[in-house]
Amino acid sequence: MIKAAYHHGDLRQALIVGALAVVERGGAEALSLRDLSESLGVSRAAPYRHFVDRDDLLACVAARGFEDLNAGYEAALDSLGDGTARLRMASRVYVDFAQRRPGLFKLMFESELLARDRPPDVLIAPANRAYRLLWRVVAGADPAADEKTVKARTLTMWSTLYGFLALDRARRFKPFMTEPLTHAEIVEAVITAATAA
Amino acid sequence: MIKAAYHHGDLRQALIVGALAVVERGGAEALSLRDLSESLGVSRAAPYRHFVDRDDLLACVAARGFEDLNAGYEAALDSLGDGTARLRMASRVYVDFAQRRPGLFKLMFESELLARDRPPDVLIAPANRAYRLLWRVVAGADPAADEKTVKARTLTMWSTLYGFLALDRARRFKPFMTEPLTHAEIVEAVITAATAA
DNA sequence: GAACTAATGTTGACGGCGCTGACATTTGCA
DNA sequence: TGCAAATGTCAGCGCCGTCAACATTAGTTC
Repeated sequence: MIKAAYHHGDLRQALIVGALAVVERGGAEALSLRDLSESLGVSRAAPYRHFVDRDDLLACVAARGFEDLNAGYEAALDSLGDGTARLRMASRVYVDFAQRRPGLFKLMFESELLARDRPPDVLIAPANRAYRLLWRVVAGADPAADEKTVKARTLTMWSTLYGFLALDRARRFKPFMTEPLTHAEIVEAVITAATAA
Repeated sequence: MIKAAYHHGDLRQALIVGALAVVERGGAEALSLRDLSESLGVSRAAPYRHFVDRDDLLACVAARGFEDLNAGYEAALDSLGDGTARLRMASRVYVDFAQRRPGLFKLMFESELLARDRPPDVLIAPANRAYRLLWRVVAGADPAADEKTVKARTLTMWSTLYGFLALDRARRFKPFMTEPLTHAEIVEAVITAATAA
């Protein structure tokens, strides 16, 4: 005798997974708690038993995103080749992540969540870990560089990659995407420019 | 005998100016048509006599932003010094604009308005003009460069500057802003990296 | 196994939002 | 003067996040 369970089972995880799927494509604005609840067969107030508010759920989604990105960085750090090759590989990890999961990328790097005086607890550790991994990749490409140089290089490299990805996603390069420059060529040129010492 | 005028006088302009003031600081999300209408002493439905919807008003605001930015680019192009100096000056114009009017900058370069198949009419001309002016500044810094090179340089320079500004505004550089690197030093380093051939 | 408590889900409601259709007032032209 | 177009108001729709009050279930303890 099958009947609809009053309790969901693991609503908290289901909410994160569902929200992740929505956010990955459409970004944070695409997430409606009411729609999500309905799609999980649960009432609209149910999420508030597991998250204090919408931002709390979004923070958990962003944390997942950072964890995935960090796994990619770690793979790049463990890869064969010299430091420069690992730097290029880490760049590709970042670019691929942004292009495969644009909405999640936007949530992680454009939202106000991490800009607050006191960022959400769940987000602090994975976000800081991402910073440190990136730092380590850059430092590994030139072991002789001092701290100041590594900082500056990390900053400009990250800025170049991120700026390209964000502007590209917002289709601001439309006027530049004509011949004789293909999109793939542009991606390569940007990675090269970003990873140049 | 003074009485409240039924007609506002120039509601369209007042709406653009008011929206601009809100957006400059808080970005597009901060704009509430209802609040704006009330602050202008007009009913909630009045804006719809002048704009088809909220995005239409935002497009007009963004167009103003591009016009102001373009005026800055033109000043840089007309300035004394060689092409490289003008390139640095244009970079500073961009950086200053982003830092003085962060919400407007965000609307212009992060919103979906220009990513549509058919962007709003009011936005097309000023946005394209901004691209062309930037292009001209980059080309002027190295008259010998061919089209492909100028394109690639424009792209990477813009990416680096924009990426830095966006990440900085979202406070993603907090871990890097400690000693021995001050914020002003970082801005200079980024402009130098961006304008390097 | 009964009883109690904490965890989890539901319902109804509130205020805010963008937007619309029906109606009111004013302006400007014929 | 009269009439149409421009411009404003009002009531209301459906969407949203959120909350208080209540219902149901799970887990623990005697």
